[in-house]
Amino acid sequence: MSGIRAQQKEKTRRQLIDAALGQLSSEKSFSSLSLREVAKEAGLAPTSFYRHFTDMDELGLTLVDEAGLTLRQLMRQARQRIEKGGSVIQISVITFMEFIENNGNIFRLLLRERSGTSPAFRAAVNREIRYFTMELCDYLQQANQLDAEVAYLQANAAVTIVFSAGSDALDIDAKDYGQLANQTIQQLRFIAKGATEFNGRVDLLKR
Amino acid sequence: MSGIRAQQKEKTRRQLIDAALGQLSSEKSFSSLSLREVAKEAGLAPTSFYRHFTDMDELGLTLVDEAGLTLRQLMRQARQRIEKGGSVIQISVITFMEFIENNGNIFRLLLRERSGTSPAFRAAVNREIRYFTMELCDYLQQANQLDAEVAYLQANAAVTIVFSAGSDALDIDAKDYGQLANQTIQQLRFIAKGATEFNGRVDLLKR
DNA sequence: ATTTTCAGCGTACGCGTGTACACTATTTTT
DNA sequence: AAAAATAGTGTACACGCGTACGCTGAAAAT
Repeated sequence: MSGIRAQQKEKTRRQLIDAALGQLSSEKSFSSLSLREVAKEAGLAPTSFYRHFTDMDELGLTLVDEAGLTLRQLMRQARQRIEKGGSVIQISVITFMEFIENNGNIFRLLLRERSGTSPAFRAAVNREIRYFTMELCDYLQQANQLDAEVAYLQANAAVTIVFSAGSDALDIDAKDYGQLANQTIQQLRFIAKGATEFNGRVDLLKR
Repeated sequence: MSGIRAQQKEKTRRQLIDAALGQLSSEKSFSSLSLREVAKEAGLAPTSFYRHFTDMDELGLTLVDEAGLTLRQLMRQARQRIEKGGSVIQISVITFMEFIENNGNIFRLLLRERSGTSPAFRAAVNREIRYFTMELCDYLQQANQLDAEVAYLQANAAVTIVFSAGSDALDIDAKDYGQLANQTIQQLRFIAKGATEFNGRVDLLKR
């Protein structure tokens, strides 16, 4: 039961995942990636792919999971920074922009598959974003004493704004990051202000 | 110079455009559309396609232009409604949601190509969205006496939120439209509130 | 009336694709 | 020690793709 076989299999599986991730770029999306390309990049015969995934879709969903994981690590990182003092909004945006710089292709994967043609992919990406939103929602509710509903609306709007800024960041060059970040920070302040003002006046929200 | 020939050509060109638009759906994106499929749907031999477009890309950019046009018509429609009285935010959101209901596939095209693999497509979509944002910006600046910068930030954030809601709308069923619209309206109020509060205190915006 | 232009067609080619199938070599189970 | 399981290979197939090329018939220009 040494598992020398299972071990090797796991290793090859990783090679496939890494090969797929490695081929993603601004010009190449996951959906335009072929089974053969991935297998070749991983140093495998095309048919060997099937020993690990039934489908390119199955591989893709695995990638989305990885991306979600990376995103959650990012949040932990942001929280650590915040605990050491500093503006929540500012630190969050800066951390997110760093994420884009270092993981552009992973972020592109999420953006693209969110509006892609596979319902399973869309659901997977939306699930990851929902986790992301929910954690922010809890934080806001606790830190700012907000009503559950107001906190959710703020968290949801903030995540939308930040993701959109991330999307913009992918297409501009590094010298403009600062300006984009500042604009985003200010927009998040608008939202935070609005949320605070409307808090306790939830009666204004029609059902 | 009756142009009976040019006339027929224009007609065929439209058939190609309509064929492409007609094939778009939640499961089929423009980038997964082949020249042959489009030509076939338009009742043409594959090679005849080249008499009208050099490329599928060229057709695609034409579609994006059409989509932008539709979007601008939408705005005109919204303005008309507003002039007849009613909350700006509410009417805008409702108009946009109606647009999604009636033009889901066109909106999908914009969403998808905005994060797609072709720089030309991304630029074209972003240009359309910029027009959209700028018109809203002008309106806000005039109607609410806002600083140019605050107005821009508000317009930009608002468009982002509305587009994101539109994206969500594509994947839910009609019975939940109302709730989504209400959430979006409330989020836009947050932003409007924040913009008003920060107006005249632009010094807070670091450069 | 003659010539030129050109939208649309049909044939044909090479290419990359997903995957079925039979085979091998090694690990794991019996 | 023998048998079973299985990760990986190589060959082979049918398919849809973009597009090069030559042709045709009708419209437009001469």
